Amino acid sequence: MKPKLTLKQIARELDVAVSTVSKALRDSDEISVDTRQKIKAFAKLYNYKPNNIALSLKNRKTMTIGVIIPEIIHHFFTTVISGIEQVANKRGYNVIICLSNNSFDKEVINMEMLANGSTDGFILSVAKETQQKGDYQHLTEVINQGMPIVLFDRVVDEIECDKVIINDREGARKAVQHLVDIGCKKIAIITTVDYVSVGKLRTVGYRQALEKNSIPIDENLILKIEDVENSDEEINRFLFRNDVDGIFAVNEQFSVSAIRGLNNRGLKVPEDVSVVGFTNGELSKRFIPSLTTVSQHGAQMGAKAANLLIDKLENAVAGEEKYTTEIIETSLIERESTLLNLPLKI
Amino acid sequence: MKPKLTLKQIARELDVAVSTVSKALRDSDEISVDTRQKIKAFAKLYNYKPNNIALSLKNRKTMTIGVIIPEIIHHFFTTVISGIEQVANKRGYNVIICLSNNSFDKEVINMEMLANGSTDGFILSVAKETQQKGDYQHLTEVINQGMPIVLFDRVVDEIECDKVIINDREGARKAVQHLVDIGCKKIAIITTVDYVSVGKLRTVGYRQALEKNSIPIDENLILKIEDVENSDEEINRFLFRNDVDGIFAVNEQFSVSAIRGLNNRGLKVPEDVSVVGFTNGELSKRFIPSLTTVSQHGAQMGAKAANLLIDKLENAVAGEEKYTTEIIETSLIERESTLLNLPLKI
DNA sequence: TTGTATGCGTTATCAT
DNA sequence: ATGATAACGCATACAA
Repeated sequence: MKPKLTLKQIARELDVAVSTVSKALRDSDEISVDTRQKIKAFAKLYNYKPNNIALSLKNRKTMTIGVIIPEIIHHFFTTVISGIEQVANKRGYNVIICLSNNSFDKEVINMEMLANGSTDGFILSVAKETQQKGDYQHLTEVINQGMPIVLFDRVVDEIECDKVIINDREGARKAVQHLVDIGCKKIAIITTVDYVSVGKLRTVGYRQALEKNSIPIDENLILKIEDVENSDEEINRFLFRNDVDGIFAVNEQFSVSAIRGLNNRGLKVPEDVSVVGFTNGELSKRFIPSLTTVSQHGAQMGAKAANLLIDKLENAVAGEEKYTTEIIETSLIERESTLLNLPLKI
Repeated sequence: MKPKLTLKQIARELDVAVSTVSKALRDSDEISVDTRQKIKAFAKLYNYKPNNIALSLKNRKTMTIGVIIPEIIHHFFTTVISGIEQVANKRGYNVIICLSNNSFDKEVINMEMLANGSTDGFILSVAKETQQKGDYQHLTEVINQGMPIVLFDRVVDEIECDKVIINDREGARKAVQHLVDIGCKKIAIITTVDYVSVGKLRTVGYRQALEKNSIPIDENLILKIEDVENSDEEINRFLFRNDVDGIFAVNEQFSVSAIRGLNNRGLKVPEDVSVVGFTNGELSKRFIPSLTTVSQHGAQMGAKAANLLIDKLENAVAGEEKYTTEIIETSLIERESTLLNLPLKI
């Protein structure tokens, strides 16, 4: 067990000054070719690696970006992360991920921890609880300290910073339009409570699509799930008391619950009812029937967010005070759950 | 934009020495109650938070543990992470997560980055590619530097360190036994290639269960998936050329592909064929039919791993040289996919 | 009770 | 061409 080589040790070993070693390793031409070679050989041999902590302290830059997401279960977030990582790594940054588990407190704690020197900036999607609470002090504080933040997906309007959002409204509109196009007349939406920004927007898209097609909006067909834990039962009851021929669900879980609810009532998807979901994850791809769904292009979103953040980090001096909001368009992926009269297959 | 308060600034502002501030904030009784109060009030007012980087450098301890996992898509890993976080946070540690995406190179890079000062120790599940390659230098190197490592799930025998593993063999045995118990005679296994340690062990369990029940092993009924990308087709072909009444699949994806393959052949689950999977994730819970599956108790596994690691970190002086291998037992969760002659419901 | 000095590992500046 | 020194932010042993 050799306790990690430092410049000082190399210096002592080779009987030169620490600064000489430092320069030599960085290939400074202040140092003679001879000693440079000698030092580099030694360092290589004993596998010297500079201590990142010391570097961070010195440079007041960590070259890492912190990502805080509400939950990792949603496949969507994993795709965003890979988009972030791809860009970040290419541009020389590392990524560290923290989970808020949709808890306000955990979000605050994680941010404070990372903000105290561990990170140069943040990419984050705010926790459900935070949106509900409407308390964004931890965000403003970090911004005031000069750390750039990029919000994605679950953004908050009150905060001035770069943002990357899905065009949720339009995605929902497209989804519902598709249901209309294949002949659905009584289209329900299963959505979240309004304080979840994306749920609200998707509900707006639903209304717009119906209006555009002159289909009267029946408020009974709008189900807002409050308690996700018991969403199954709620959806089941909802489907027993309403007759529908099309369902738009704002996430994978709700889609699947809906299909099960319909089955319980003896209805089949897509023969009796068509279903469109949101988020193109494992569940949508593999379910039987596979789900027609709105794909959010998470990787693209992550890439965009990372680029925005790093741009800000590297132009900190030039000090652009302008913030942009990038909008990622969705695309509808048609699968079995809206396929009428066709044999089921992959 | 105020650029982050430091001890030095507080000292200047209050016209005292830096060390006085430092001591006051740590409530040292070397400092008079008066000044202590004054300094603490000031710090509180301007929201002083010590710089973690500086602390790490000083203490040569980061109080964070690095977690490296192959992929985040598997629900299993997310449960492990939450187990790790729970314990780590309780014991005062932070967690940072990196993904190897099953790539050897990325695993090495991530480890090197984190090992250079960012972390006190590692919890990791090795990448598929790493297991295939059999190159574990990056692990031994980190261990040699005195950083403790805890391996979980996909472990490697050649490395001496603490380990937490699922009892994969026994879990598989239980799964297959269940199939036998409900009357299956021709039981297939859909598994991974042998270099994936857990796949191999689950295959062993399959064989043991059959032997124990005096069911002859038909090698044709053992399907080892090499190329996960095209596993759907492979499984489909497999099911067309073999008649089975029970299937044990070593992960959620394979289970679901199998069910689809059976459907393609006009066979129903569970009426015609029973299916048991591994990993109690979203897919298993929500699929129709819901899947009987081997639950791996990921959170428990993560908690155990974190405790082992932190124990090592905090007893570093006492220097125990003993390594333990904890075995997490699985439990079988029975759901619709092995439920005969019963109406389907949640 | 308070302040000074030193060091954690690095690099940049300024000697020699 | 090489070396000494200061600084990043903090904690601590020691001096006053």
